[in-house]
Amino acid sequence: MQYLPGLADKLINWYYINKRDLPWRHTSDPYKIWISEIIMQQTRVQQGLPYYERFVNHFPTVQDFASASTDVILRHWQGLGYYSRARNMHFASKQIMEEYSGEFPSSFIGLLKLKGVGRYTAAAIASFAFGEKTPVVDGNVYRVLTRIFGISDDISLPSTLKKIENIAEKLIPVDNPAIFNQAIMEFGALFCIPGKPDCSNCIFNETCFAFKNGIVSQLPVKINKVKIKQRFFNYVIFKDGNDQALKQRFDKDIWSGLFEYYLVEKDKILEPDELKSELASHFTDPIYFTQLSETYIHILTHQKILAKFFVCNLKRTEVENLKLKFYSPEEVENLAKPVLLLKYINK
DNA sequence: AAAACGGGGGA
DNA sequence: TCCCCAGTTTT
Repeated sequence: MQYLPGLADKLINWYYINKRDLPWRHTSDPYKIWISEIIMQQTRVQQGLPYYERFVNHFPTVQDFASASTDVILRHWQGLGYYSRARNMHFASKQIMEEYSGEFPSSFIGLLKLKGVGRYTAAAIASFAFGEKTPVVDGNVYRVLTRIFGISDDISLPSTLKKIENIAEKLIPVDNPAIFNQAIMEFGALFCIPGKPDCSNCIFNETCFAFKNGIVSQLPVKINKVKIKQRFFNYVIFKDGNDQALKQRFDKDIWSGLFEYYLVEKDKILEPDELKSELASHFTDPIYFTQLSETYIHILTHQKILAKFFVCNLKRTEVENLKLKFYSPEEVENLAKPVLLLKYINK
């Protein structure tokens, strides 16, 4: 493997000319950089931007963050997905308060000990906030380096991460690791994009292995074998006046920590009579549905959820036996809920 | 090593 | 539809 001389300089020059103006690029506060990096995991900048603003405004310091409740943090995270990120962040903020006296660990190795901080995020914070020479490898870096160097290993393999990290390690300049890391990611995000990049105008088109060999569109190689499974959620909304009954999810499943209505998950969307039969054993009073929704289709990365909402009037005490709690409309608004429920509620 | 984990936007 | 996004944790 031969390393292109001047690659880092070209990348950095390109970056200074083409970079986006993003708020977390104006700070060296490890706390704010941490917030931005966790939010941006598996998330587009456009989607994450308003969440970043919200979090740094509501929780200006790691102390503020650690003092908040997980439920409040989840409520701010609502709609962003991968909710374990928010739960892990809360855990990590308490690690920082209790084990590091409120100061962020200032090295790659130290940062790795924080919950929710893996190799990418530790390298990002270590370089951006502390100037450590630790190469970041994210989806952008995979794409840029597999193309330039013609690496056709499956990028879902851990061994490939090591390989890419080793290359990046040799490229990253000792005098400017942070800008190099920003630059290579920005280059992947804006220029060396998935699909059809504008290779004829690329600063590396003289040397890029993939371009010279006509395999740009085939790199990086990713074997994805995720099978989408269908699920059927029959939601029962127990109402008492304007109050609604909800319950918090804690399973090893999607939406852990979020609130939802009483869920009857079956292998299909039930007819009202079928759902009544399911519910009958829990109650002594007869069950009536006062309102039925359409069937909602909610797509996740590896699940397709069909959901229908059945509004039901029953005595409060009967419902509370099901470990549901009643909330006023204002309280419901302040609970973190899956987007699927928001779609129904806002209709 | 493989699976699980959300939601959105672009092509 | 399919792809994939400033990835990490759990199994």
